[in-house]
Amino acid sequence: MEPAKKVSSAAPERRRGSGVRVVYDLLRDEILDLVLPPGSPIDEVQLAERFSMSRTPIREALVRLAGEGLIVTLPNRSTMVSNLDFLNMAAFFDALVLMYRVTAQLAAQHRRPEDLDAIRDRQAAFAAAVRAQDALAMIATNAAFHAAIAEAGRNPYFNSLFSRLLDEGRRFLRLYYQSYEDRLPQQFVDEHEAMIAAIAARDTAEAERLGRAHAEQIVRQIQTLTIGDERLEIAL
Amino acid sequence: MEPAKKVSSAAPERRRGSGVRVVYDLLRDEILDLVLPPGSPIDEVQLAERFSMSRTPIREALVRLAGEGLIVTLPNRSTMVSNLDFLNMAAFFDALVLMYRVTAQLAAQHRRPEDLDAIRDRQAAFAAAVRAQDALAMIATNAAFHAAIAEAGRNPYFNSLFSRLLDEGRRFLRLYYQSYEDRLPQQFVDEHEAMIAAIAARDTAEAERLGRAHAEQIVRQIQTLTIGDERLEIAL
DNA sequence: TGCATATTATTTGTCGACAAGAGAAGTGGC
DNA sequence: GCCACTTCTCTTGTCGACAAATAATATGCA
Repeated sequence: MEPAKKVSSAAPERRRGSGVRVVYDLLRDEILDLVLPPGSPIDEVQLAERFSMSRTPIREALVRLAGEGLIVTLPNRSTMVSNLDFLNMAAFFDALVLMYRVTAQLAAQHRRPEDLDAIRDRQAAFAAAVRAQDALAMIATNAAFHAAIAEAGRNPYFNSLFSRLLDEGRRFLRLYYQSYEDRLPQQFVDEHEAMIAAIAARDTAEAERLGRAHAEQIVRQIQTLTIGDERLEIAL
Repeated sequence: MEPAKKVSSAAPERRRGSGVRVVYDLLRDEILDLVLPPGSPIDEVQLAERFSMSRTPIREALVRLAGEGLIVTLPNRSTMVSNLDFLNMAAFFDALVLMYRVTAQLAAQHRRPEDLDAIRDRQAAFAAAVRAQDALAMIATNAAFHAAIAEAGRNPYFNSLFSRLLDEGRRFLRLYYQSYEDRLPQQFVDEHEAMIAAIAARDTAEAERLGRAHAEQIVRQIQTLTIGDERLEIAL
């Protein structure tokens, strides 16, 4: 209950620069969780009335999302959620594996005690999601876990690329999450523990090796899923 | 001379969606060439009257520049050109060297004939700048040369990170460009030629090795320059 | 019926104006 | 003279409205 703050006309009820962030965060989550699947049209006026604000802050959020490649804008015509292209999958995997390796190694090199706490927190959240068999939570917490490792590496350049790759990965995994009820999640938990141990021990070589193995594990999983999907379609 | 197009009130004289790109490109160049040095204030209204347009397209360009980290905005207060931090220099070098290596290797792997043409064009421009002893042109054409190699590698994720790093590098080099009258530029030309040969021969290992050597060369150069600068200050 | 052209509809891009925040400057009390 | 408070100023954030561009639709003609 606010202490009688300015009972003026129509309660602003939101601080000045906050609108953009709200729209950005929510839209980003909806895109990454495929609530807004690739190709979904983004209508500015619709969003404006949904968030009860003008088109200006909406547009700013959209510009930022476009800068990260999450949406694409056809000039003068329309805006929509970008498709994840299966053509350049190899490039995506190359970048993902390399960033797993590099960030794990740098984390082992530069970690501080508080980094380990943050990493272990994320790992606990991931383990909880696995126990609960909550696939969406698994995907999100797994990405958060690896982002925390990257943070411990303290290289903002790698971090921003890695974040982008993990985002894209969230969309891929969300697309095929049905198979997440198999034995792999528990294996991921164990591999995560091994990575934490190597980072805690400052064993850079081992951390890099584990990062690579974990990444290639994930790549194989996604490839299996996509191939499985294609086989299903061919079987028709 | 336009063929009598719409002699209405105040000739628009610029196409609809073009304003943002003009502002973005020009501002970006001015930042990278240190015409706008780090810390320079960015005033929206001033830019608006400079480009004869409203603040809206200006703001959109600024949002995109902020997304790339070239400017920073203090909420509700001011916007200015971001400082290049000498604290995280090690992280910058790590990322730069790795991207040199990766893009050179990928270029050797995926290059097509037209890529080689583009790379050789950029190399010719760089060599011309060296002959002319035009330091600013050297810096820009060198970055363009390596961007072309990255393009040939066909990995958009690496390319975007590498572009960002090369931009940042342009600012660093521009800061210390006085020493560019020594023997290094010609050595760079030769090293570039060797890289082109390896990429043309599809020798991935050699391309990666040369990319690494070239990158470490540049890192050493920048480190020498910065140390030299610091030593000068200490000598006082 | 089929095609070229004109019209409409819808969405984006741009504009000018206003209001909110945050610092700077000014003011009063001790 | 110094500190707390108020006022002012300046920049940014937000708004509603209008204009341009494009796709969809309608119209006319063969």
